[in-house]
Amino acid sequence: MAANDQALAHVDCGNCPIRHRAVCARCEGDELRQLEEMKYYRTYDAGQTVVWSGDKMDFVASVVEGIATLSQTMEDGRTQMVGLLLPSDFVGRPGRDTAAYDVVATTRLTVCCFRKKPFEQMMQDTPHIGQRLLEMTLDELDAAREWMLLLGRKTAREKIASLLAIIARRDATLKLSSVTGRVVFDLPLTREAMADYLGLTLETVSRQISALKRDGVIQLEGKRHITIPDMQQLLDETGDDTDGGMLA
Amino acid sequence: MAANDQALAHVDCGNCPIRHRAVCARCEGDELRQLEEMKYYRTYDAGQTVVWSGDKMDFVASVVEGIATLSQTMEDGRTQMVGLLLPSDFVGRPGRDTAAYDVVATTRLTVCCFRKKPFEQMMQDTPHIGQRLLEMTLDELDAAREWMLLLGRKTAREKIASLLAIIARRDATLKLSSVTGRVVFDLPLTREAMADYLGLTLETVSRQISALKRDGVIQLEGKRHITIPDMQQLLDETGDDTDGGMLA
DNA sequence: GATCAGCCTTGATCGAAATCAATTTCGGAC
DNA sequence: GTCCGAAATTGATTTCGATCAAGGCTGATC
Repeated sequence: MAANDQALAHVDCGNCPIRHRAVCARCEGDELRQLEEMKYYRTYDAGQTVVWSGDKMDFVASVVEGIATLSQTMEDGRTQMVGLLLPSDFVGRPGRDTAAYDVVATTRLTVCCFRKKPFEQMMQDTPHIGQRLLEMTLDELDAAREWMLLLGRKTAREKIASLLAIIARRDATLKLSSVTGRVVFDLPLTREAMADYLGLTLETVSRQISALKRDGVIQLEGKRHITIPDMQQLLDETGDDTDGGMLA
Repeated sequence: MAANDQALAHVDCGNCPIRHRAVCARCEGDELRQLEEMKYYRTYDAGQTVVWSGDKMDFVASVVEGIATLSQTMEDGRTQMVGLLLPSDFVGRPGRDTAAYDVVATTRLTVCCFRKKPFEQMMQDTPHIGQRLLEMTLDELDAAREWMLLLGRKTAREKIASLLAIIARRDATLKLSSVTGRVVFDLPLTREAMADYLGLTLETVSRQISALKRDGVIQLEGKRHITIPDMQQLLDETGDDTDGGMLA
């Protein structure tokens, strides 16, 4: 847990940007006050490791701002990302005291930590935390299964298109814009991180992005700024059922 | 839900073989009686589909006996297994009314179904169901992430070795035997199902099994009966950290 | 005990992505 | 503006697993 853990000024839960989506979403009044008492903020710079797999972890947390990755590494260095943590996502597992994965900040990252013991106690005593966490975990499981289909059966081109579609969709949700027609966003991941997400090498990622650009499916400014002229055209490249078949 | 749903004679929860591991594990007395009232059994033959992705599903269920698979299929027929359901595993998602995946019985299968509405009501009113379901879902998420590493980064040989190790481990748990030294079991999956699990073709599965046999890592009698003379040797082939690094 | 069908194995060939190897581009620091 | 280094691109080649294509078991059915 070596970390650049400069505690932030106390932020009131009432003004919290993830108040309505995070694990605390259903808590009100007294429950919220209880949470305030066990919480503290931490900030990490882009590239910093939040925890290493196997480390003792005496807190659980919500991502408040920024992006982090969950990943697993084999002895010989092969790495697979197994989770992409966005604002409101939950880190850690109640009832387990060592981290099961490496957690790395991809951008500057702010997390709202809860001391583990009181958090677990509260899960026993009040229903709202556990209920919300169950919902979130079921959603993550669905996402993981979608991801398994991608890893096991999609081509490199379909994988890239799928990842771009996922990021575009998330970005649109944050900006409350629609996900049809023209969509513009910045990639929050390096080519290497994309490769670790998709089970590819970074060279293949680069080649496929170039190919999608050549074919007019996407436009690139610099290495990170992406314009999708026609979202439907991108979706057609993902290999997914394009009409409603997707999970909500 | 076209199914061969011959209701079984009522089975008392007290004698249920999965009583202590399923979603009902923490329920006692009154809660158990409530569950008894909303439950009914169903049986499926090997090969039968329990539900199709997209079907309306008015129940959730626990696997009592037998094995089922969860899988996703793309329009062009590529399929990826995303879950392997063993006795005590849970099927369906409270709060969702259509199935997200195809569920197929691999062996003869008995499930204990709960009508969805009363089950959801009970999750609201009592904590034990939700708490247990959260635990189980977190375990499934961990398994899914392990599986993602396998799909994204392991070689065909490592994939096969990993699957055999998983099945051997599960089998040993059921038989309460140890998972060291000599291990013997029957494969519950066809080569094709193994391929869908591992993101391979059935030919590759067959070839890698032959190779492991040739190399003395496994012995085969018929197509399904497997002997692992030395479990450690098999584990060395999985690519995983062999010492303690694994999840519990 | 012959026949058949489903499952599995094995061989030959192909092709997509990995690997190895230079460059090139971009973004930030000065 | 210029310089530097990390990140990205692109090219050449290799490799692993997919695909195409025969056959071979095995156990159920008549």
